[in-house]
Amino acid sequence: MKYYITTPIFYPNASPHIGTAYTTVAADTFARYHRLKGDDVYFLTGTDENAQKIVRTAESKGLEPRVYVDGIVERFKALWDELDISYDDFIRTTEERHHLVVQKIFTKLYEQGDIYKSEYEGWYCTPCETFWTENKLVDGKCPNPDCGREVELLKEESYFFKLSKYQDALLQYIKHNPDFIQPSSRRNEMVKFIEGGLEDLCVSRTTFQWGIQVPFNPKHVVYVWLDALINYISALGYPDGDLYKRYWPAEVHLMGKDIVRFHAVIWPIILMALDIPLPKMVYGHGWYLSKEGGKISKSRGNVQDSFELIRRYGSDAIRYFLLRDMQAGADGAYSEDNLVERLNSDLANDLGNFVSRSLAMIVKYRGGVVPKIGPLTTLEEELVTLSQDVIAKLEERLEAHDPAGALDNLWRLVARMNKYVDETAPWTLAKQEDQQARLDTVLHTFAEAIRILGILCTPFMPKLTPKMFGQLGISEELLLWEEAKRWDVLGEGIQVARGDALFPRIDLSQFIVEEEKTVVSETNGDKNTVEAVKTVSAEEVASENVSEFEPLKEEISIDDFAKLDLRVAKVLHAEKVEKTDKLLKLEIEVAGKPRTIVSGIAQHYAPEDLIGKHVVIVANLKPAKLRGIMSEGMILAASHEGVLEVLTLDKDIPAGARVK
RNA sequence: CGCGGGAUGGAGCAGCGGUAGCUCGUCGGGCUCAUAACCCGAAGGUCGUCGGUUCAAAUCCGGCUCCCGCAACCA
Repeated sequence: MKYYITTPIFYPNASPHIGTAYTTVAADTFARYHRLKGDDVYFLTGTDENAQKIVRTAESKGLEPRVYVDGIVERFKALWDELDISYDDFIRTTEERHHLVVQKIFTKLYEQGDIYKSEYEGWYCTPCETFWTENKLVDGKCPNPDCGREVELLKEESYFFKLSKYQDALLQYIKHNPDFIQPSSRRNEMVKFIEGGLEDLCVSRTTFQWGIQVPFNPKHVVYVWLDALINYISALGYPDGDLYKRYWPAEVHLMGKDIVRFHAVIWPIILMALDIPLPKMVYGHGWYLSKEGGKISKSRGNVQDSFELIRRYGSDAIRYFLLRDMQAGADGAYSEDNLVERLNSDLANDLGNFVSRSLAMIVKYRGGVVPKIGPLTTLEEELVTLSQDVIAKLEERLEAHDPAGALDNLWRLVARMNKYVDETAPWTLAKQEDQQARLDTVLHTFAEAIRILGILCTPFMPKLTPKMFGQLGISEELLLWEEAKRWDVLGEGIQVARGDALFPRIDLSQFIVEEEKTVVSETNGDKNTVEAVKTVSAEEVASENVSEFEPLKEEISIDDFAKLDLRVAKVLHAEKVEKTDKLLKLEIEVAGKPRTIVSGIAQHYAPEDLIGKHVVIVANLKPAKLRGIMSEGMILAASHEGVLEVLTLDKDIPAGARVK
């Protein structure tokens, strides 16, 4: 069986965080599982680099886009290495092999009439990255109610892809292939979306050059989704490549729920238009969200940087947590307390301690040599039965892309083994002359269990298995999925080599102390692999720390500043704007005249708190419509890390006074 | 009425028509091989609320309340 699995190509405009790591770790787990089963696996990941935002971000850092992107890509690859991601290929959409395929497909779609050129005078709103038709503009400005900014008239021609033409075919396909979009809740969402009607997709731009040229019209650059999605086949060498013939269609495209729409609508339509098979499944998992209300403070040891988390807990532990704690399809709440609890309980206490106590007894009672097995009792037979059930369910959960369910199941066996230790009480057997054969059987069973657990853990925690096999003293040649289904693999005479604890218990309170030390000795630089990786991107790290505050803007002259008319204003009345979360409508008085200002501070101030206050406003800002209300000015406020405070005056300066 | 998801013992979750379950935490006990780990037992839930369908409802249907995500939204 062949098995082709992909992650999305990630947007390299920031460092990978815990959420992007989840997708990739999950995909890796499925890939490893299938390899262990002997399937012909191909696992693709990569980066999506042809975006206008990349250029902007690079420019803001004073870098060539290419140089900037190369740096970020290195950081992604470094993280994937740290997390033992066993991808077979890493595609970058800036690579020639990708460009050529996209161009070929673009041309083909154009020639067959699925892509057409449309000319119009487009009004482009740069912040919204959206074109508007003239009749949609409000007062000549961006009709986006929360934007309302000036738009530029671009006499631009664009190519469009006829999504609408394939709408019904896609709906039919989804109905006849219920597994195509998973989980089913996402499918329902997509069906409703498609039924709402698809608009043709703009697939080219002339407003920037970074990207893939439209081959028959070099003014145009292929725009976002048509470019990005094709990576799944360009990486295989579509249309003639051996890999393409061998692996397409993909068994599964794995991704976060936010981009399911594109994979479940645009991508299948592209494939339909090309008359090539659709992927068998598009699976959208949930997201890790920071725990609501839970303060993330460094003194509590909360660290979000992925590299830092790996340094602290180890990549296997992080993988385990990610995979175990997010329920299939749903969102998970991330907190470091959850993480530590999970690691201590499952990995240290249950699994690690089982291995530790088992090997300790083999050492203590049999000089470290696994004894030969004797007659079995119902206890051992129960283990066999249970393990068969566990493995069957484990396979089922993995096939269903549910790592949390899979691990939940696997831990039934771990728990059962700890119970078995208690039931058999080898320490008692050891004292009884006539129980030595029984003790041999029990100790041998421990060894088999360690071997089996080692195999079953491999897809989830690849570093763990070699350690377990090493401590048990067996070769990794035995590392095959099918071997986990037998309890009679080990012979006698295997010399165990008890080592360090597989997962030491973690005392979260220690990190507070440790962190203070780290801060002090920062400049000395510890020697460890993660640290080395960080050096590669030291610049990135540095700039990120700084960017907690926005970068300073370019210098202006006093004349520029003089254009601003800042005034003291008195708040006469305030009320929430209906049906919005963030907007307050304020009636204020400036120099004896009332005016209305709409301000996005409703989440920080109750209306009554503001009444009577003297605040500072930009008095000569061009009025703009917000949610249908004309706002005549802007209230000054400072904000940082979610806290916002309006500038108020504490002495009695009258409304209308100039601020400078 | 923009779209979608959710409300289950102290916490986090599973169950999705037929004695309410898991992990953590709490309390009591056991064991001493082990990473102060492990094993057993107990307390703790009228499964958000109101109504309906059914012999039977966390589980299906409808109303309501509250949360969350997307969208919207910081002049």
